[in-house]
Amino acid sequence: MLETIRTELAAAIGSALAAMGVEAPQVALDVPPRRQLGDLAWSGALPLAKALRRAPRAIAEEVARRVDEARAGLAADHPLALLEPGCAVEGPGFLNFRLRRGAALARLLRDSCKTAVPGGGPKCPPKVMDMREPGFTPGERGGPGGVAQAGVPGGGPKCPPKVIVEHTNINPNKAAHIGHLRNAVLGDTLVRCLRYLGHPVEVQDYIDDTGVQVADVVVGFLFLPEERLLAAVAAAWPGLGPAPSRAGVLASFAARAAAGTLVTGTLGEADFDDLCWDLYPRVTRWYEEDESATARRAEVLHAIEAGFPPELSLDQAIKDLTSTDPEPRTPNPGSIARLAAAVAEANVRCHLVTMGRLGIAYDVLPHESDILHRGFWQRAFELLQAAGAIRLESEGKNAGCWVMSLADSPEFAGMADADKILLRSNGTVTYTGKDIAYQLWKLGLLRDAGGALHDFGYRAFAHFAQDGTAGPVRYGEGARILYRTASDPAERPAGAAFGAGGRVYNVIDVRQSYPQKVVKEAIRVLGHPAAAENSIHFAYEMVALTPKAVRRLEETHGLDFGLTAEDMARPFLEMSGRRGIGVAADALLVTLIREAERAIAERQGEGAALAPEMVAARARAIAVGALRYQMARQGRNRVLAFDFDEALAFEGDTGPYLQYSAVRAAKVFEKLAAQGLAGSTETDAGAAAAAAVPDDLWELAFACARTREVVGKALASLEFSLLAAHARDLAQLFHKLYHEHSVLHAEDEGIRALRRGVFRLFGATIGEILEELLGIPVPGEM
RNA sequence: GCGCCGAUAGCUCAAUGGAUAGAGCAUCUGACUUCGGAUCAGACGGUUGGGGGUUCGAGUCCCUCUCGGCGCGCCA
Repeated sequence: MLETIRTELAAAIGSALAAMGVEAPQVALDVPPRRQLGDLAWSGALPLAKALRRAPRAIAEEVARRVDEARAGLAADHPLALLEPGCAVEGPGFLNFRLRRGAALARLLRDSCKTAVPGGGPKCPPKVMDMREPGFTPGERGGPGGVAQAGVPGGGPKCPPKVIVEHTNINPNKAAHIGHLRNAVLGDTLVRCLRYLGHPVEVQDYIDDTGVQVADVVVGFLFLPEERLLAAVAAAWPGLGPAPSRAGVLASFAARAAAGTLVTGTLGEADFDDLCWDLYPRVTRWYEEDESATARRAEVLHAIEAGFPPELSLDQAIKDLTSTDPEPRTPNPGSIARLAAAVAEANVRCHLVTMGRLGIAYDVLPHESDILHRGFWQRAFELLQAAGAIRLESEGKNAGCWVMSLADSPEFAGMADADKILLRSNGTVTYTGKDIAYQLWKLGLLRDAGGALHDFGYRAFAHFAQDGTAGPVRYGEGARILYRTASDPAERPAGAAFGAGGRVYNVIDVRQSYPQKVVKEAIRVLGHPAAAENSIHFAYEMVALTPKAVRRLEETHGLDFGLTAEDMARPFLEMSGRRGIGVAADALLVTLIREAERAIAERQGEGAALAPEMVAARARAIAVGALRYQMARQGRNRVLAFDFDEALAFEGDTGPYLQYSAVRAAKVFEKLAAQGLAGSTETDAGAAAAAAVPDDLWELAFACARTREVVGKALASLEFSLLAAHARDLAQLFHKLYHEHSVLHAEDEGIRALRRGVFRLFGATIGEILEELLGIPVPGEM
């Protein structure tokens, strides 16, 4: 509603300015800082003063007069009829407008009740896009094979092109930590905001299953001195028998995989990814101590890159790897690759469960191994060669490598060495090379010589279900399917169509800005400048640990990270999976849930004890709320120095504060209903239409109306701190009103209906912001 | 060395070039036998790192300096 009024008002001011001789006027409407000044403001008279050679106030006054005249002839149901007649020129030349509060509140109530379907549901037809959101550049879509979503036959309502969001992207070699949590929460919030504004969104989680990181863990299973392997495995896999051995560990791996218990998904118990979390730093330590160890690393890496025959079962592979008949021998590379695939898959499943607990789901898991085996790089290499974007170095330090020259691009000006190696002298592809191929596919630009899309095959990876929009995602049940890529393009289940987005967001740590720029540049030099612009690196700063948090980790886990006094004097310390320094995501969630349970118990008093599953459900919602809000509220380009006390806070500017406001609002309506005073949207809207709405109630109602505007701004700037602050503002205004004005004990029916109407609007709005946009579940009680 | 980011209240952080720079925490003082105190009211707290500049208007843009962080691999 507010957006329509802004658009219309801007148009009216624009034509007034045109009549006053301003060429192509650009009109932007603000919201004044204090509500007493008005609801919408135009500050454009100030910069026009010089050009028009008139005092800004005089300009504002003439605009006001002309806009008034234009509005006089409008129909009663025109959006501008929701503005008070006349407007005020204030300060140095601000033009302030006010809404007709009662009528506007009535409209807001009717609108919110129309759109607010609890649990979301498909938003179709798409909502109108926000005006300030950066527009899509059409790019080179519409060619043969086009973009799946592009065609609405017969020019019906135009459907915006598909947006691809890639996030999470955890190396599948150990448990997720809080840095990955920041990535996933930001990415998921982005997805939610895009969907809220009506964009079709595809969520991808890229799986780097062929890199050294996975190789390192496989080295741990196969070659790390046995007693070290057993020490790492002991906590997660007790009961390996009286004489545990490497063969026993691998046999257990095979048995668990066969039984489907390799990944248990039980929160609070060590899962497979936790085992790897422990194993990985032991391997890196071994590398430092023993030179022969790194040869094992190279051996495993090569085996992984070479892949394995599809008919090789994990069981067979492990039998081969543990065979001592007739004597221990060099393992078959295919068997190593098969084991590596199983290790990566188990870790991926653990990560999915972890993110699922936060209500984060995905559509497809592109695998790096499939990028290699499906020949994505080969095709991208041909395209780069044809475009003259790369060259083979014959001398110098890069001799024998295929490099992309960046010297001609202003983006890379001033660099000592502006060349980026894509293909190494040993013939293997760098990560950036693979990323270029992947990015081309995401943009629908990876095409075979005939023009057909060069695509993956796909197969179902998991089934899942989610309650509402913010509930936990549960795998192994439900009707929704998560796909993974496959290297055989003939594998193509119905409904599995991915890639070829009109815009692509890559949610990646700011430290990868340089390679991301290279990828973008590659898209550009391949002749797709518009697509390059639609390939967006969503950069965010890293999560680090305060020295205090590091100390606490050492104490609670009985570890010694060997940090120097100098390290501990720094403002924050980087996490390091290789050294085992970090806070695992699940461990944090467990701690949060425990703290939430304690807080619930504290507030319970002496009354009847709650059923444990009730407490668990509430505690989970509170833990997720606290965690997600903490990640969302901070600006993205500021280092998040993790501190336990801060993370475990449930009062003040926190997720639970917001949840509490929603719970409170719902409680009011429960109490009203019990006394037959609940009313309805329609009765409240009717009462509001004729009423004089006092300042405090209006402040909250108006803030609710700004939600769509805030989502647009958050999306345009990729700053979800704006959305978090908006939610907090609403909750704050509500809590204040709650204290000052009782609905149940209102002085008379008119006042009650008015307050109830504003509370109703708040309840619908905050519920939508929390669950649909921020992914924060609202518990029934707290 | 070059590049990117940050520096705002004691602490952690907000603030599309716009009107009186806001929250929370911490400290202190209060809150109805009332819809739940994970709340609310109040107090205290600021030369927005320093210096120049642009502008009707600068925390925000430009230049410069200081401090801190991160990038600049045939790692991923």
